[in-house]
Amino acid sequence: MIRVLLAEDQQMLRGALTSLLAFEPDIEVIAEVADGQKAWELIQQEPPDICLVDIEMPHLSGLELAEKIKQANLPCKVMIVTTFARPGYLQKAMDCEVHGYLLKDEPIDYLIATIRKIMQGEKVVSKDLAASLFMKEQNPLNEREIAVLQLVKKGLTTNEISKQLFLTKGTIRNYLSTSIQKLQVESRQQAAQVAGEKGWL
Amino acid sequence: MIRVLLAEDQQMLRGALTSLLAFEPDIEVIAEVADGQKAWELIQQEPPDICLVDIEMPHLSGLELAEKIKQANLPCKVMIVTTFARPGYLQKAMDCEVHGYLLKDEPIDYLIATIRKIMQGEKVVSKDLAASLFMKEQNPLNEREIAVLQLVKKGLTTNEISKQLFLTKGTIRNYLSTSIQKLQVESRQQAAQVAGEKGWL
DNA sequence: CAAACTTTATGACACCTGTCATCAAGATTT
DNA sequence: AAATCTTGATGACAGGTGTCATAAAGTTTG
Repeated sequence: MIRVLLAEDQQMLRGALTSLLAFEPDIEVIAEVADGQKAWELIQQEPPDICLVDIEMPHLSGLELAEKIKQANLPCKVMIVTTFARPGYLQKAMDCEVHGYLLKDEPIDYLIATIRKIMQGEKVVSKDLAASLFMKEQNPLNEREIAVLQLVKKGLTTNEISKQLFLTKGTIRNYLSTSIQKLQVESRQQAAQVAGEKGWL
Repeated sequence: MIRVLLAEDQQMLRGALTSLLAFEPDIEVIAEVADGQKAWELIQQEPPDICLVDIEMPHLSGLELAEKIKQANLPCKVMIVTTFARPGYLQKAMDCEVHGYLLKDEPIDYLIATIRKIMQGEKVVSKDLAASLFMKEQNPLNEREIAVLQLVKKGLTTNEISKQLFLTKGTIRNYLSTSIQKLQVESRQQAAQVAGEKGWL
């Protein structure tokens, strides 16, 4: 019997999955929760065989949860189930050594099949995404540019950034200028956004 | 027998709902589609009793679809099923005279119960949202400000906007200035965003 | 060692942005 | 008719933004 914990914040999908998984003779949903924090508490008490986790959840994201599970070295597989095909997410998931990464755009049968495959030791990634693991563009930004863009993403102004990094206003603007050109966008906001989506921050 | 058409772009949820609705003896899913355009074509050919439609879908949004159905005066109820509690969406849905507006954060049983209620002529809105229909703030923007913000949302610059509206650069900036103050935000982008979310554009 | 590169800083330039005070023409109210 | 309101325009100001050329200091490479 495969014991599953389901962490997904959207009640309708969560309920539906639970109902449908219940029909599988070899699968048992031992818990379903709506946020990462709750999931983490349950997993520590009594680890399931596999956790299906959404990424965007309140309190603790699916990726953070995966990270914790990895660090605590719990005997529990992790499978990400998300809407988002962002390379950044996929990258982070790989860093956390998750066992599967599935898009919500796959049919349920595939989800179920994937659960079984993972329990047999395989690693599974949604087809469309598999390619992007190889084709991953490498980060054109240098350390300083990354640091600056991280602060831009938080909404800081040129001045605030310059204070935080102990650099001059002008220097910050130079880094932003080069970042903008490297990423082929038109403003610092856009730069921060695309760099974020690609997992470069 | 209640004949249902399901328009939802996320395959996993769509499949799950179809499977679960199939268990209800008085409900039949006659078609399931992944985008609004496809839904519209099918509905014209042979209208179902009720359409469950997501809002954010490719090609034709759920709200646009509702609009078309209303204008064509088809004998077909419309029920919005969405993640988003944005007052703007709800407002537009009401303008399209949809018969139900449900959040994906409701359980499936409620969804099913709602389908039956709607078929009996009731109108249903998710509990959390019902209040916001009464408490709706009124739009503080005037016509011109709205026109300008709509163009900002599309990403146009001050200059482009001024040409489109046959006004001066300066005038545009004045309208933006007042909009920004009325909405208590700090930039044209933010102004366009919050106005959009509230359904004022 | 000298040449070449990297990192950081500076100042100048053109342009955009939000605010404000003011103005003028037209419409509405008193 | 006079006072007031509305709509749009204008110019000025402070500040932000992106670009560029240039420079000093330190590091790496040939």
